[in-house]
Amino acid sequence: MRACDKKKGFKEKVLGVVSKIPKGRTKSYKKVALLAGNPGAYRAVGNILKRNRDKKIPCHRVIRSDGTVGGYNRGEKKKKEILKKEGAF
DNA sequence: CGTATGACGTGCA
DNA sequence: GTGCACGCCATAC
Repeated sequence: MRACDKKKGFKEKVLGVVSKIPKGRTKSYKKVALLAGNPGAYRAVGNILKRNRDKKIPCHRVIRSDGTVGGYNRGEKKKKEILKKEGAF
């Protein structure tokens, strides 16, 4: 069944997963990649988010497994502030 | 098509 | 505890 294909494209999958992140909750790139179906593509996750940085995608809720905010198009500081504001921190 | 990049993750000094 | 280097995958140009 190609129609039922889950191969929506890793990119779309990642964006979908990230957009599903509840408010006040953060997820690690690895977790996102895992939910996206490619636990070893966490590297591409960051790339996709950066190349897509969709306004409907709370990419600021995606942080590293170390607990560091990682990076953000608007500035890591801003990202951290948003997380703090949402209570994720 | 092939190359270069990247917002990671882990290990080691 | 901190910093550096390598490895991994997918995307974009």
